[in-house]
Amino acid sequence: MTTSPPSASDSSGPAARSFDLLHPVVQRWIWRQGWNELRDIQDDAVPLLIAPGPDVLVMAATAAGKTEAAFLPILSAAAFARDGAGPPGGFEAMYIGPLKALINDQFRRLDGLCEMAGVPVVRWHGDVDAGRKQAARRHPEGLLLITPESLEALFIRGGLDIPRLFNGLRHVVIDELHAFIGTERGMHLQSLLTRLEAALNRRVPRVGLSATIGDAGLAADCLRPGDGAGVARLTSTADGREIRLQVRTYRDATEETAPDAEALIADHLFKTLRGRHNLVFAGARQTVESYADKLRVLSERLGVPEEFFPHHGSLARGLREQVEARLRDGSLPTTAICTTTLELGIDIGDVESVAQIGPPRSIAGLRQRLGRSGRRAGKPAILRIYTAGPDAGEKTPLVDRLQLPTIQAIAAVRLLLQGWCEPPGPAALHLSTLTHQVLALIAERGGIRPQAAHRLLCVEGPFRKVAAGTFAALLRRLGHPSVRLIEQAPTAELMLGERGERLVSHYSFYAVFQTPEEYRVVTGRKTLGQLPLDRPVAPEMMIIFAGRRWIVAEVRAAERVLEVVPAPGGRPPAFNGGEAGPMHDRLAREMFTVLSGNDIPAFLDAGARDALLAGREIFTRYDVARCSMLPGDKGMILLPWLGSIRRNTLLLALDAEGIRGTGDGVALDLRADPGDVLKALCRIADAPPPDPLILAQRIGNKIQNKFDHLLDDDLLAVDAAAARLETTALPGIARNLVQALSGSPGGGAARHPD
DNA sequence: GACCTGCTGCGGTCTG
Repeated sequence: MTTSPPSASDSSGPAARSFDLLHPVVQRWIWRQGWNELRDIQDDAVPLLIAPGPDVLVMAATAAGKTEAAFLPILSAAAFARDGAGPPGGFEAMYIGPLKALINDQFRRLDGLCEMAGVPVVRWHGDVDAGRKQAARRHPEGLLLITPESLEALFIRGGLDIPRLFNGLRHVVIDELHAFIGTERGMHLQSLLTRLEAALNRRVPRVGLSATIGDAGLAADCLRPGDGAGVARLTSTADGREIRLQVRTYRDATEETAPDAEALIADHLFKTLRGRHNLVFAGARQTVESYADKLRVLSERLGVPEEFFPHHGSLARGLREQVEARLRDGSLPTTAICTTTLELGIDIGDVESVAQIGPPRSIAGLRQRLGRSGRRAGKPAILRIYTAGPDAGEKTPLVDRLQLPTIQAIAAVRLLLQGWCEPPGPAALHLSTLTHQVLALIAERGGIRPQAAHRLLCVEGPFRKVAAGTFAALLRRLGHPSVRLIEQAPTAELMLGERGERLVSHYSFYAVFQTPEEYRVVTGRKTLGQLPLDRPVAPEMMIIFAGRRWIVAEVRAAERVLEVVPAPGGRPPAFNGGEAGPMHDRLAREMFTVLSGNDIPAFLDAGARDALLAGREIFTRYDVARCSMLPGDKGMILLPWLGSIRRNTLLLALDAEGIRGTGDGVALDLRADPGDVLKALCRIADAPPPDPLILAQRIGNKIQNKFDHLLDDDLLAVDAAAARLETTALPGIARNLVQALSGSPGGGAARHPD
């Protein structure tokens, strides 16, 4: 902010002053757009970004002008530099985006402005041809738009060239920052930024562009690990949209001939969404295909043009782009049925409403999805959540009669309305990504001493939860004769071994995530997309893919090709999709609150209201609030109302006590006599919290991330214990359950058993 | 415990 007070004659508000700070060519560009004034976040961002200053977090809904908030001042500064002594050597600003498609969108958006400002703009990702990249490397200048993986490639292929390329860098802009929070890729990005600043030997101001999330502190910490408090936060106040929400529950019919819940939901989607632009989030690819098929059949039956199309990561790029283009173009009514592919900010224009199939597990994801609709001024954001409710008859298992899918949807909406959002797993070490960064750092520098690597990655960089001893064990492992990726020179410097060189020099190394092997699905000469190799397929089988039915004609295993021909009709295979992934404790607790309350939310349809009342009836009749259990088929259902991490920790602790069972959502299905469960819980309650490293031995599938296979059992156990277990609360949780199960006096009031 | 994201340098073939 300016230090001199405005003069007495200056009657203009702050908006005019921000505008005045911009370079005249940028001002001219703004006039040409026909803008009367800057948006609030743009206005706030200009004085902070017109010269290198603090880190800045810009939080606003999609289409609120975040990109311009960052680039109007940043490109003004670049234009001013050209008025003076000329641009400094190297790129002046770097934009990092998570998707190639997003980089292409932003390139189109910024191209005109950059051209007017006389600032070159360079796209750099895997689809950009090598010639352009080489030219940019020879004469680095202006604005660089790049992916994290391509930036890693720059470091590994020419680490010593980094200071020359980024000598004049004034800002780093990170788009869709919220998508990086708490993920392997987010750790990678943070590590790259640390390495960049280390190579330049100075701090470079960071600008984070993020969707509105409940806790801005999370995004700030992600932008500048260790100093989130020092990040200037700009939040758009112009986001007062009307929100219309509904939870709708459909019941599977009891008679064989009647339609099932999925058919009823498809009917409602067809009737409600037809003729407009909508997104339907269906959770799993197979569910997407199943609904796309049902809606296509409904269109054909009525003899109307198709307007419902599938969109997911296994579909060929061309098919996906056709759907995106239809949505963006806007002239033909279009509904995309998708997984998470259309959650991020690829430009798809205005969407009238959003539907969610099945109860959401992630509130952050739900908020992101809701933000896709109602972006035009004066239009509400519309979200419908569809759940299937089992029959409430006496033959249905008790736990199903609690109507947990509907309860979960209601709880999720309540948390959404409260503005809550999941924080990242606080304890995870991310050893796979740390392994990647150790190898990448050695490649970048040619060699580095262990202490320097530790300081850069685990003290200054993002791997701060990794103890010095664990880091040393990781290095020993990478140098072990059976692994031999790194070796140590007599000067103590770490170097890449021959195998390490080979691993790092292959292009598949740059990303910190891996993709499973897949079949290519082909019909005639057209590629429809990919299917995972582990999916059982055989000739004559029927599959649904790209919204249509096919018969597998040939499986060419050696070529990884699946040849299919159109199927005339018949009954498609049944899918059981639904949203998976971790559930936070808070959502599980909110489900308890919903069941033990009396109020009927206004956002329920008749089916959801019936399901809520039916669930509460069982909840009350069996006194679940007090005793935390229901009788099960083969033993008992334990309801501790915990999120995935604590629930799984309890399950493993019970397993260690000889009680076998499985977890299903918030419920533990235990194959044991209630008396034995009580005894086991007593032992857990009376003992100190178990050693997470010992409990982690019971986790079967510890290899999950790209470089986990390089680690030994001990390191895998340390990693799994940190990320997937939480043992400190275990005795207390067990104690409450013991009290509940043994029917303690005075425990009749409904309260969460925490 | 589902889904999504990313990629270099070089040699071969085709087109104008």
